[in-house]
Amino acid sequence: MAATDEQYRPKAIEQQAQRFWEENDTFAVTEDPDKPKYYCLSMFPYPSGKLHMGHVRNYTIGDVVSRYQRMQGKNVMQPMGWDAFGLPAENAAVKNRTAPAKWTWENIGHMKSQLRQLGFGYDWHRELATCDPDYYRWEQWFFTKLYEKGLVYKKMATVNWDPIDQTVLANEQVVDGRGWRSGAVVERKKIPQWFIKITDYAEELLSDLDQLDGWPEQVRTMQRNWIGRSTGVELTFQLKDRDDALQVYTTRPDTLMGVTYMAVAAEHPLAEAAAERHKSVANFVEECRNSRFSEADVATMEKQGIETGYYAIHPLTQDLVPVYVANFVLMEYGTGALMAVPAHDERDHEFARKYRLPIRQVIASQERDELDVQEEAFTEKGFLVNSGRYNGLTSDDAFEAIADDLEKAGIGERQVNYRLRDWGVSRQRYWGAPIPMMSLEGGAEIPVPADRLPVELPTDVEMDGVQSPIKADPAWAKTTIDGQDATLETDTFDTFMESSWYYARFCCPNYQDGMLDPDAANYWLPVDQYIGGIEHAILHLLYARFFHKLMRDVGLVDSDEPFKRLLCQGMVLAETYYRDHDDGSIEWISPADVEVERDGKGRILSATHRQDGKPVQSGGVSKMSKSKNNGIDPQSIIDQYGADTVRLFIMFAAPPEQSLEWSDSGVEGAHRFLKRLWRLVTEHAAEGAAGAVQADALNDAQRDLHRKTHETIAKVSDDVSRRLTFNTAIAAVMELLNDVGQCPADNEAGRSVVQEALETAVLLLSPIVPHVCHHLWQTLGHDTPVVDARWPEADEAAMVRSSIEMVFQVNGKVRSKAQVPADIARDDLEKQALADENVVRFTEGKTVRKVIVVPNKLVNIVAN
RNA sequence: GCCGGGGUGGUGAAACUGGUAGACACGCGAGACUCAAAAUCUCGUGCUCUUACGAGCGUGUGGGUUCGAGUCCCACCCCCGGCACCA
Repeated sequence: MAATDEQYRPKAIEQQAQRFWEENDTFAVTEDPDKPKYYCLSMFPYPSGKLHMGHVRNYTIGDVVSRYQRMQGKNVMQPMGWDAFGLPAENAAVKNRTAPAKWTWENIGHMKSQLRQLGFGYDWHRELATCDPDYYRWEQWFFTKLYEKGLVYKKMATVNWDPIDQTVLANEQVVDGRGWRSGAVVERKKIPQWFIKITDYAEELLSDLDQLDGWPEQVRTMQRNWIGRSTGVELTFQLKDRDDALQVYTTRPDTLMGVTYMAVAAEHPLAEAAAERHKSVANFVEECRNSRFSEADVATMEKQGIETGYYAIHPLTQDLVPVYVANFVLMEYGTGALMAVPAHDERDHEFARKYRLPIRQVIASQERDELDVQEEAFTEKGFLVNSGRYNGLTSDDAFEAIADDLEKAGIGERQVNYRLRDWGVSRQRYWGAPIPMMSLEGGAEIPVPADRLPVELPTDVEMDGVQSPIKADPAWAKTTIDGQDATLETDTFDTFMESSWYYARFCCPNYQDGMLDPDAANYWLPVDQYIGGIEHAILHLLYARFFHKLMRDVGLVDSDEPFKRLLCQGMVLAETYYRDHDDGSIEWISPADVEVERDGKGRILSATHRQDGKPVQSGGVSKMSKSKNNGIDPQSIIDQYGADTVRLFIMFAAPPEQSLEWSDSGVEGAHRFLKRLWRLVTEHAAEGAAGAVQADALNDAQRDLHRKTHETIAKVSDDVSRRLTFNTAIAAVMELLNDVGQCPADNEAGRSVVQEALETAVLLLSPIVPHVCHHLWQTLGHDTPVVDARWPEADEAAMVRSSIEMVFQVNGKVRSKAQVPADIARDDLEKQALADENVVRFTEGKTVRKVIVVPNKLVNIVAN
């Protein structure tokens, strides 16, 4: 038996399968109106150098979905490309004395070969890189279109400024308030920047979330909260002894009578006016200028403020309330000023306590009588007290009454507000798409005309680590238009710009006559299944939805939303190990270098370094990262076990949305399963072909396997298509193969059900482990490749059971189990349950109060 | 701080619509094969008590709803993601 000697050799069969797909151009697709289309997209990677496990997980999920849909007879497009602009290229360029473009293209080459080794079924004819002028020229064109439509404007906005390096820093380059390279205390600086009016689409971005029923509810909730629609009132507080007034927005006009002070941002004109009069205010404003300003920083820092010396006049009572400058009020939000109601707002309360400002209760609770707002803010709605003629009204009625009165008096009006702010797209960096604007000598700014696009980024540059090469070289920006001298914009786009429309460009990546070929785009779009990390749940997905609507309104696409179904996969984690050194530093040790010793129950006893045999500390499980040195290189696993083992392990270890913990022994288990599959198939095939299953010729054991096969098809089909729980799909096939091992194949009928089970297993596993299944499908006697096979269908007749197991409970506790006929009458079932020996033990001497029957599952007898 | 998610055996997990908690795997233990080891195969494996039949306990903590709660409700603890210039 020569065939059974053949071992499972992943390297050879994986290369064979990959060569087959490549030679046959298996995954190339074009628009085909006769077939249902399926567009499956995984978030494209930043080409950082090599693939990490997060990529492998993301792309395996996408590949499994794609191959499954192909087996459903769909015209499947699965493209891949490169999110090639970004900060790491600049950092690497400085470190390695190379140009960002060269570094990026080399990384792309290497990562592409790794993707091929993993056997992903991409249509490589559609590959694109966002740093390619053929790509970003259309983004530049689109920006000028938006400019013409009035959706682009320029305004002053705050950046992190490094006063030593004289450069703008990204948030991640600011460490503990200092520049990461210079160590200088970072300042806030205002510079002119370009913005796109995403707020014009806030309402649609919010309401269309309701149609996205293929998205996880949590992502839709996060986007709703991010957009943050609120209804409230904008009102005016006159200032005492000044001509100007304070504009504030509040969502709780019902608390208006509880205002005891006002607060303005440090950049507010009133704060600046106060700074001119009082040295102490000037000092405070200066302090605020250097404090951090991310939302998280502002929310967690200590609330501080100082009196301006000005007073606002309460619009209803005419009382005077002091105006403070406060570090938690931001000029970027709303009007840069707020009315403070410490009794009914936690932040206002904290501030009032600190500066001993009065706290006046104006809302009482319907449910709780004892409320001490001096101790704690009461932020819920209720009914009004201490509010003159509004007393007794509910919060909702008072909202309307007070809003009406303010509107009548002409000092306020109802307003819908959004938390969402316009999208600042200017970056003061080199490695990005140049913003296609130019300024004329008089200062006027105009878009670069379409026939002069792209504004190309020079790639043959040297990086000094401080200034962008196109800013350092004044000649680059120098140009003329209509005989006038002009200067090109030297800022580049936020890289979220490129990733906001790549999914559409994949439909027509080589189209030269425009940003999109509407025929191709409308055939493929929207994306049927989009897969990527949960960390993109808000920003990337919101910007891409926004871009889609912009492209729709320019006439490039017909649909309203880009992604029909969304799957957010969890992170990949691994054990961490470290050693403390005498100088207080921590050395992180790669799990690959650690030997773990376990006790009889598998608990970790000790961990030692493979090289020196000395102990290391366990640091728990955390996200694979450079900083903790716990990344597992996919390449080394592919080299050792093959791509199919990596794919299988990663799909089996956890459901896709959950975090996944790397485990060497789990990988070995996955490999063992593939060897077992290999052995079962090759041993069976060595005996020659088996006939088709004759359902009426089967004995009990054979009928059980036949039924199991079809139950497995039903289970796996549901898991892969609806639930996207590949781990349970794999477990179901494992169960089937365990049963194959138990079923004797010593006659024709036995061999036929085994053949059916093995063919089914290979078909069901082929999207997950395509290489080994490509080979085994041939072994089972098929001439056409498994990639072109149809997904099997469950036969209802094969799944019928004559008897089922019922659970008998007494007072909710399982006391017995019994096989009963599948069509048993309820009366007979109750009788059998009540007569059961062990049930009687627990019901003896008690009165049966109730019998609950859950069909096909259990009988619960309530007795006392 | 705010928004979102999670917590189940020694480990990764399963339990999909309120109905048998722990499928499937890893690890561990026993056995078979072997001169031996590896590989492979078979059996066992939540904890405690019990010769056994079986019983008690058990899904982060505390409470509640229900005939029945991992699943629903309330409060709390811990971990993770996002917070607008990392992508």
